[in-house]
Amino acid sequence: MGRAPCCDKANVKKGPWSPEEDAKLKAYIEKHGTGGNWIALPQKIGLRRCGKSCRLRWLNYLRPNIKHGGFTEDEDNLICSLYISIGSRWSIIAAQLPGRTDNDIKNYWNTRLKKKLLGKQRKDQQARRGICPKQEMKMEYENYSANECFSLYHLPPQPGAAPPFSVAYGTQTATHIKGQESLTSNLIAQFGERFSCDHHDQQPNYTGLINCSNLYPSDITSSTCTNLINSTWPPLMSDYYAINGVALDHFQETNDIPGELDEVIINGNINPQQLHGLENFSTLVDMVSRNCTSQEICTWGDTSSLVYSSSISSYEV
DNA sequence: AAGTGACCCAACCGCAAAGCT
DNA sequence: TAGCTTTGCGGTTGGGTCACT
Repeated sequence: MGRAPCCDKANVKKGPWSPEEDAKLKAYIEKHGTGGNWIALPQKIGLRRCGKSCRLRWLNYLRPNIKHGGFTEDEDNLICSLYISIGSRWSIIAAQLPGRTDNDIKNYWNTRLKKKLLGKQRKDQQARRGICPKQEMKMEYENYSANECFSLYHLPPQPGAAPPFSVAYGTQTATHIKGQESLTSNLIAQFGERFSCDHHDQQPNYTGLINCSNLYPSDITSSTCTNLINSTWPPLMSDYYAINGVALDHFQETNDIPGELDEVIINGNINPQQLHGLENFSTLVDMVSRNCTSQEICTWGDTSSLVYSSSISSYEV
C-alpha cells in the first residue's frame, strides 16, 4: 500500500495557473490569510487545486515584494558564497536575499551560476595546463556532478601562515566541539606530530572563521568572509576545517558528519561503507598521509572542487 | 519558413520534519 | 508517545521560448 495522496488527484487541476486562479488566491489570502491550513484552502476559495500547489503559487509568485530575474552581482556573489559554504539549502540561501524565493535561486543556480562558476574554473585550468577544452569540460562536469554534495574549495597556503598539516575550525555548540575533538584526535592519531590543531571556541560574533581566514589566500577577501558570517549567522552554525591551507567545507550544521569522518579515517583505514559522499575527503587524507606537497593537493583540488573568488562576477555567463 | 536542440523556469513530486491529537 | 496530518524543502520534469541551421 502506498502513501495516501495529499488531495484528490482526480479532481485537481494541474499545470500553469490562470490569471483568474491567481486573482482568487491572492484576494482570499490578502483578506483572510492562509488560515494555517493550506490543504483546506482551495475548497474554501473554490479552486480545483492541491493545497500544496496553492502554497507554492503564493510563496513563489503571488506573495508581495517578490523579485523575479535581474540578479545583481552582489546577489551572485552571495549565492556562490553560500552555496560553497552550505550547499543546496535553497531556503536558507533565499532567506539571505530579500524578495528572492528558493525556487528562483535554485533555478538561477542550476541554469546560470553553476555554468558561470565552471566557466571560470575551466579558463583557469586551461591556462595552467593547456588541456583540450572539450576534454576539460567533460572532466570538470563529471567531477563537479560527483562532488556537488561535498564541495571543497582549495586555497593555496599563505606563506608562513599555515603550519604543516594544520586544521582550523570554528564551533558553536558543545556537541560540535565533542565531534570535532574526536575528529581531531583521529587526525592526530593518523598524522602524529605532523598534524596540529587550531581551535577557536564559540564566540557570540563567530570570530572562528575570521581566525581561520588567516589560512586563506588573498583572493578570499576579509569582506567575503565577513559576508559569509553575516549572512549565515545566526541561523547556521558552521565548522571550518583546513588542511595545509586546503579548506574543507560542508561539515556544517549536522552533528553526525564529524562522526562520519571519524569512521572514514579512523586508524588510517578507509571504511568503504562510510565513504559515500566523502570521496574527496579520503583522497585528501590519503594525499596528506603520503606527504604530498600543498601544491600537489591544490592541484588535485582543482579538478574536483569548486573554486570561488570574488572576481567570479567578471566572467560572462 | 521549418526543423531541431538548448535553455529557462513554473510547477510537480516525494520525502522528512514539525505539529497536532 | 504513537500515529496521523500538514508543512517545508530540494530534486526533477515538462512545456514554452529562443537561437541556430
